[in-house]
Amino acid sequence: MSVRPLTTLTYALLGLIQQAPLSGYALMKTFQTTPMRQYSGSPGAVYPALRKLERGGLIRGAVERQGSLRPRRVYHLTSRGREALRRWLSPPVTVEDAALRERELMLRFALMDSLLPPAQVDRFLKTMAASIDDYVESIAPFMDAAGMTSHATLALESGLEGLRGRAAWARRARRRLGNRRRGRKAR
Amino acid sequence: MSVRPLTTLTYALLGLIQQAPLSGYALMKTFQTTPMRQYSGSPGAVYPALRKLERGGLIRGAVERQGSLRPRRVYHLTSRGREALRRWLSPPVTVEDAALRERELMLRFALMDSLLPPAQVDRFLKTMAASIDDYVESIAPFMDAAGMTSHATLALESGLEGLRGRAAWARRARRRLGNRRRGRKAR
DNA sequence: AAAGGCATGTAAGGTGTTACATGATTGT
DNA sequence: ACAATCATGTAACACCTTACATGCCTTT
Repeated sequence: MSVRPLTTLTYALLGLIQQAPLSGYALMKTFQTTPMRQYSGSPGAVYPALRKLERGGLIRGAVERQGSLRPRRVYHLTSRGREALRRWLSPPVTVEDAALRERELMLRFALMDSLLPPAQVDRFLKTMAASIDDYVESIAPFMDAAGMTSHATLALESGLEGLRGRAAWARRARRRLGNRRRGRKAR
Repeated sequence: MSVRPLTTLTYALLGLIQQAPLSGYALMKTFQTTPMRQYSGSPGAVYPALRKLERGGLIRGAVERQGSLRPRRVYHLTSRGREALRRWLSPPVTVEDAALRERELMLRFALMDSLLPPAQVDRFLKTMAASIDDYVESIAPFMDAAGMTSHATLALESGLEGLRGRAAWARRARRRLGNRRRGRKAR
């Protein structure tokens, strides 16, 4: 019953296909030519992932013949795919997410805007900021721990700054998006 | 001849063992209880990696019998291991490193202080700052690109802030460490 | 003529995750 | 009596990377 969650790459594919139907090659190119490349774009990863998604009924490919060029399969999201994506996007952010899956978090945020209602986006950002705060609190004590070299301390400082920066970003994003939202008291 | 580079986990193990001889279990615990956990610490990863390192002659394990508890293998670095670590730590930072391997970079910095001379540490930080700048320049134009949703723009903004923060950190670290260094003009 | 882009795909190889197995000791 | 900690390890499984294969078209 409980299907194990798909990989980040898989959700990235799902998210891009949701925004507009795309071929495997176009998806690869998107990864290779934009900041999305963090989520990888080698043919050996993309094509098998797409076939797996199609087998699972989350996307469907239509062969498009164009001139004499090799025909391409253009994929579009099925309703089951849309639901799977929504299920991945919906849960509040945990401390584990904040500590170990920053990229996945940013991918989720980037993909959720047309799929989740504003209230859930707001919850995402709120729990993200709170989880980062919690995580920072849990690792900040290491700054004064014994046995840390000066380099280790500096590295940890960089990590903490990154985390605090992201928490601040989440709060700022919340305010900005909040201003666009109706049905909620302005601050 | 050209051995493919080891994984990040492998170098994390090498670096910890270099600081003090440790058993596989102690290494796992270090990963599980400190901010190092990003580099993973499951038994299924750590023990096989240690055996591989020993087969390759980079570490050597000595069995320590203690009371009736299961004896443990305490590993120490060999000279070949120290050289492998140094070779990994030495190269200047590339734009690829800055774009895709931030964690590996911070690990390198955290581990290099007793293994590289100050001039090489300085070069690491200098090239790190420069590479991040280059990468930022290459992706900043996407902020104004067409077809970006407001969420994608915000996500990219967060990424850019993180990068700029790390570049600033590298420059700050350079100055701080520079003050400790002799034989160089003070600024 | 060669190189590179479009377009899909497979094969080999290594790495990681989760879960389990073992067995003694220490804490509740 | 049960759980947790010390301590090492294996098995199953999935995943990714790199490299290659194929074939047509366009550009240099």
